[in-house]
Amino acid sequence: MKTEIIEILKRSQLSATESRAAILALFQEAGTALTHADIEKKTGALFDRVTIYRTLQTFVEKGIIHTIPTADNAILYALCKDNCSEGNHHDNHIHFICDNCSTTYCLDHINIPEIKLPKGFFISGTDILVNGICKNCNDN
Amino acid sequence: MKTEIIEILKRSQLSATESRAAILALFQEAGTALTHADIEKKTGALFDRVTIYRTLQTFVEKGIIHTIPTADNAILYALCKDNCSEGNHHDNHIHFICDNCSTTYCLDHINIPEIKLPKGFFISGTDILVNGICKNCNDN
DNA sequence: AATAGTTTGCAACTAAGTTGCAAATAATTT
DNA sequence: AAATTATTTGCAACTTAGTTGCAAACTATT
Ligand SMILES: [Zn+2]
Ligand SMILES: [Zn+2]
Ligand SMILES: [Zn+2]
Ligand SMILES: [Zn+2]
Repeated sequence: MKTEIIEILKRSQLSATESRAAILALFQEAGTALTHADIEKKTGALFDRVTIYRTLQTFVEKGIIHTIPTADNAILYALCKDNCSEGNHHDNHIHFICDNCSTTYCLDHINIPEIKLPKGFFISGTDILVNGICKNCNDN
Repeated sequence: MKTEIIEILKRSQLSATESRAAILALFQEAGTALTHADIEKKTGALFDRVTIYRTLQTFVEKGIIHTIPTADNAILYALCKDNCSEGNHHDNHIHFICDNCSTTYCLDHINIPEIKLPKGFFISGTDILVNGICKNCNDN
């Protein structure tokens, strides 16, 4: 278990267990968003699927990862890069999903455009999902 | 069965059946987005849930309704107002979900802002989900 | 009215997600 | 470092969501 990962877990008042460390490491290595199924595949029979569900839930609560809504209705999870904390997410960024390889990126450094609503509507948050071809798929 | 509804079904080369007419009428009355569960509740025991699944799927294919991705992962469906056709949707509009009443609106007349992506990424479509308080909930 | 084509409901199934609880593991105290 | 306490895990059982095959019912066509 890497010290860096133990640090992150401790900072969120979570005990450093094998499963949490392994799943957190997976996110760091991937650098992109993952589904529950992705994680189940990559960890093989190491952990029970219930443990994966509970770990993801805990990570979302603690502000370690955030969820991404998708058109095909599979929940995606990605590392929070801003300093999110317990019950206080501020991952206000655009998400990009590649039509070709399905990889999902958090575009942290792109500005969210301002959106004007009709009279009577008040805005509290915005989720922007962009589809297209990613950097990687374009290179080939 | 209203003639207007039969018209819409015929135009999409669908036979005018009780269930299709009733479900289409529901969408017209609601004016907002509905989930599979909403429809199941509103139609009571009139139709089998399998029929509802199949009807929604058919309507999406034929360009009568479109799906809306949501943060909490429930698939929402809403009437297409643009002239969508079989396999060719162009419902390029913002979706608004009320934090208070959960009603979901298609904001057809609001412009989609242009989004600039990092080098190497190419855009093919955009889904914008806005959360906040709706017109209706503000009036009270 | 008869026929051909399509849609529906049922039953059975697969997949996704949740819950309770005892055993195992991690953190804290002595 | 061992014992105690608190937290987490895995299993089994369950609920909910969605799919598939097929015979019966319905719609459209002749
Ligand atoms: Zn790609
Ligand atoms: Zn993100
Ligand atoms: Zn409202
Ligand atoms: Zn819409």
